[in-house]
Amino acid sequence: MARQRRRAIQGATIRDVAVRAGVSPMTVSRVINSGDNVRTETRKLVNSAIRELNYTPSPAARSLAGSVPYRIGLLYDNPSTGYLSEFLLGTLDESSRTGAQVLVEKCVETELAGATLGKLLRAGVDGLILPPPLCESAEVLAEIHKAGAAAVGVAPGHPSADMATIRIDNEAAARELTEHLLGLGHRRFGFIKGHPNQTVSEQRLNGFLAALAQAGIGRDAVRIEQGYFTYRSGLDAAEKILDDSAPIPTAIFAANDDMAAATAALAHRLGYDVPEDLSIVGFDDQPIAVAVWPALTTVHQPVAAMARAAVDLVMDEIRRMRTGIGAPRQLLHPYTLIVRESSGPAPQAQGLSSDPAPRPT
Amino acid sequence: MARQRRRAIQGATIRDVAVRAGVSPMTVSRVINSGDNVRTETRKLVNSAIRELNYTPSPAARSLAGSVPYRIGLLYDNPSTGYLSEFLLGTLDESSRTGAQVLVEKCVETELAGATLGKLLRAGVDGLILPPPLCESAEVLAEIHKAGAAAVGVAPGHPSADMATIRIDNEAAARELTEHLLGLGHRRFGFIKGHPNQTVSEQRLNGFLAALAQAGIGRDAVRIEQGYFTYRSGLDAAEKILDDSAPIPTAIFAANDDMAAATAALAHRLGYDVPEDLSIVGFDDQPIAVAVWPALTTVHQPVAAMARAAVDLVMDEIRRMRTGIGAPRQLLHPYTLIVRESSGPAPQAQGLSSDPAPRPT
DNA sequence: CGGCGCGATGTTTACGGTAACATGTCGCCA
DNA sequence: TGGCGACATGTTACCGTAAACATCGCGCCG
Repeated sequence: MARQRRRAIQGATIRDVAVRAGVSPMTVSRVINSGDNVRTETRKLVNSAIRELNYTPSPAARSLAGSVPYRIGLLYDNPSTGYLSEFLLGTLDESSRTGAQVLVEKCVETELAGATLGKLLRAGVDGLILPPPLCESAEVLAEIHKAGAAAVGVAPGHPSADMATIRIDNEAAARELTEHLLGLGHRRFGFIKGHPNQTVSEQRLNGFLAALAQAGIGRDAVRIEQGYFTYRSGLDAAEKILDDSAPIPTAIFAANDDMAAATAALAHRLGYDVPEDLSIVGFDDQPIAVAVWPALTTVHQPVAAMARAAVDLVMDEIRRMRTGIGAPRQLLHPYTLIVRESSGPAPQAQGLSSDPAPRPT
Repeated sequence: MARQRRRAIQGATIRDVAVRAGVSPMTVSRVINSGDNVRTETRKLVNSAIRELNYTPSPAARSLAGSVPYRIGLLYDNPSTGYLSEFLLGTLDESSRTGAQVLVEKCVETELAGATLGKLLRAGVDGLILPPPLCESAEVLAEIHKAGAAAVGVAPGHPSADMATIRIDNEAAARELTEHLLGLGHRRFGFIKGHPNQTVSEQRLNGFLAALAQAGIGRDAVRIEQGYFTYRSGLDAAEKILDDSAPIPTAIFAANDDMAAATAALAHRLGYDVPEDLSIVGFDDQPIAVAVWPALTTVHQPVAAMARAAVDLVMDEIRRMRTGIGAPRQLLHPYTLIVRESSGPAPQAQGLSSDPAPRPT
């Protein structure tokens, strides 16, 4: 009776699907999970039954039955809220799909990471997800290693022998973005570097420089300033680049969108038109990229997808740590070049000696 | 064998606790869930066993066994990323604790809410969480009602007869914040309103005006401008208030932190010192409140806690819809006045006729 | 003093899925 | 031609918890 009511309310179970397809529940399970050892014909049958009944596996049951009730920790420092919210969206999505239990902890200072980490480990987490910049903290990694926990680093600079990682190819992306600017005729550049505590900062710069080198453009046509990924630091760096007495660049590459947005704001204040007088490009494609005007040309980093992958990967890692076979997996996600309004053709055809853009007081 | 390994790795089960306490698993379950019909002595025994074994109920098993495998939808429009990320943190936390399955969907335009909603309902969600401003969309609410789904509105203006709500007392908070300014000697004010599509905008204004009225300050000492909760709109509104030829206010109350931050930025650009020449207060205590300088005096809204409560509440609602008894619960969360550096004593002791603050070109 | 009722606890079963093992069905080679 | 192995599928048991029902002990009342 009670059972009847339950069934009526919630969706189909694997058994319903099995009956519909005329097979056993186990076969359905196989179709869903791996597809190994199932005839194509049978698989089709099952798949259509799944569609007809609008069946979704229950994550709870799944995690209960699968011998591993995964408990995973998400340790974050203080990334931009734009990054964090997208990351959490992905995490929430995947964890509720898979039934993983996620414990989230913020550690305010990298120094305190050890303590927070201990707390998570004591709470019984089997694996950890480390978004940037924590994935590059040697201290944190050592602690995790000592505790024998599984770990997944998101967006570190390099693959790692000790943990699974999920990255994009920052260098290639920066190169491609720079080539986009070169294609628009730009020859004098500004570059705002990211925080030195993250390897990606360096990689983005390297990609940028590599593209310039390939185009035969020397370092003297480039003004490089230090930034720290924050809006504020972008403003400071942009000020140095634009207040220069030397001819100002026709394009500025900021190592993330926050700094690019700051650069655009400053440019406007100084009376430059973007992209008429000055092209500006960012990196990451965070919400701010379309919140400002003109919308930023940037590189899209699939943060939500990477978060989803991180959840799956950490579960893999936990399994791997238990069986002790195999090596940590290293995933490379695709990036996308997003061309919006903040980049345009270079002003006055590639003349290096012409006057700088007008500078109203 | 396999079982042995599992046990060794993961935490204690309810059975372990039962054995330790010398009772049956069911008694343990009772202690944890309600505590009804259990002798105090037995309860103590069980509780200490729980502590000793560091036992935590498995959310997966719990949601599987409890006849209700809750599937809940989180439908969001485009709140600020600061709000969203904090909200998601709370949601993730609670959903993984309780084992609820959360499906997140973004609906880009309020017009499209119907379609997105339909998608969630077809996916079998039993209840919905609606952060602002969706909780006030009549269209969305009608759709939900029609589908017979449970719903929880977060931060709507008023309690509702049709759905559970979680709010803070915006009017009282605004009043308290205004009284803080009055206490500092301010007598000429600016106010930047929030988006008219949200009732809270109105309530914050009302609280502000109520405090002024109580202090005997007339409307002529107040300059009110329309804003829309965005940084950009705050900038525009602040410009109108500060560019006035009339004596500028000594304090500006912005209906949220984004707009307050914009006001502070503009004030600096115009050469005012904050809070020396001008006090600025915001609302919500979002990340931006401490990212700017000076850090904003504001009202802290416990977003993460409200999100956690929303998850619990929607599960209650689902249960309630099924049993058909009781009325939707209306929760009121506490707010906190946070005094930081952006508010200070009014310049030149409450003289109304004195010269406006210096205005460099 | 016997039965009734209630509070405290135990037992059984189900939740939805998957691992491990069992079975069945071929094709291939000695 | 018989047996063996690989692949396809079914069966059984169990994951950790809570609902439903069963049981037990005890006090109270007629």
